[in-house]
Amino acid sequence: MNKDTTAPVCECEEVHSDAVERSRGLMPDDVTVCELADFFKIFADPTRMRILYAVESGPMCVCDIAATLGMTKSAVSHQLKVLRQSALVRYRKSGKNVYYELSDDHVKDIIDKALEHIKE
Amino acid sequence: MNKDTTAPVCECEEVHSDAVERSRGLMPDDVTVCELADFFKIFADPTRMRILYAVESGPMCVCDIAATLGMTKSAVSHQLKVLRQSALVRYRKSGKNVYYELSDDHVKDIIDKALEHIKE
DNA sequence: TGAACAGTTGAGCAACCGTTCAACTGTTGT
DNA sequence: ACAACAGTTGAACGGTTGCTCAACTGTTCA
Repeated sequence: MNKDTTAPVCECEEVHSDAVERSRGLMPDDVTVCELADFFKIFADPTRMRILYAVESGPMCVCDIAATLGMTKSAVSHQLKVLRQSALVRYRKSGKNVYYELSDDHVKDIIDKALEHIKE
Repeated sequence: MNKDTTAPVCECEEVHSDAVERSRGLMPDDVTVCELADFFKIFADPTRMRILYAVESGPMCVCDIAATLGMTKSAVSHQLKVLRQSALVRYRKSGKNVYYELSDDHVKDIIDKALEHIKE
């Protein structure tokens, strides 16, 4: 009856089985948990964080972002791909340039919330 | 005069030097950026996310957390160390057991904010 | 048409990270 | 004192990830 999972489980489960039951009930499904972790993963890199700050104040081309960060266009482009795929930035092509900007203010809200927590 | 950074910089900086200047002005210092990235890194793992959800509803011992997640105590303990070091959880020793819980509601706020963004 | 430049992409490499395993500490009960 | 168990820890491994490099696409301009 306690063999509900295939993973190894320590033997003291019976001690606080009520706590385990309650906790299991409130646990979001695996998909949601992984989506959450993946979402935070995007912010979990200094380069991507700097890019988000760079494009926060208005559209910027890859070249200018690279100049701002003091990094190669390639490195920036790789990270912009991540931000694009997660829809955190949107872009507009104009001649030879591609201008990136934040897709919505929701992103800034989350960063500000974290900043608030860090600065106590 | 443009040799402000030691890192390689692409040559089109002059094209939108005003955008670069403005962007550089709004960029937080390196320490803050890295602190932000490190903070998000804590949430960027499914196991740690599950642990945070597990201890959200009240104090739980390592054994029960492990049972809830279907993982070994060792794996859970390693991740609890990360959460402890970043002060996201606090703990209380009681005999053979160690009870963990969220250190404050701020953590839950940030996760909820992210959840809100994911669920559109 | 071809040079020059913005940007993207894939392979490769080095560093990082999460789990496993085994050994350990410390507490409880006999 | 000793067995049993909760929890921690360090080494080792396998997978992930961010940057570099080189090659590529596409646009502009002469």
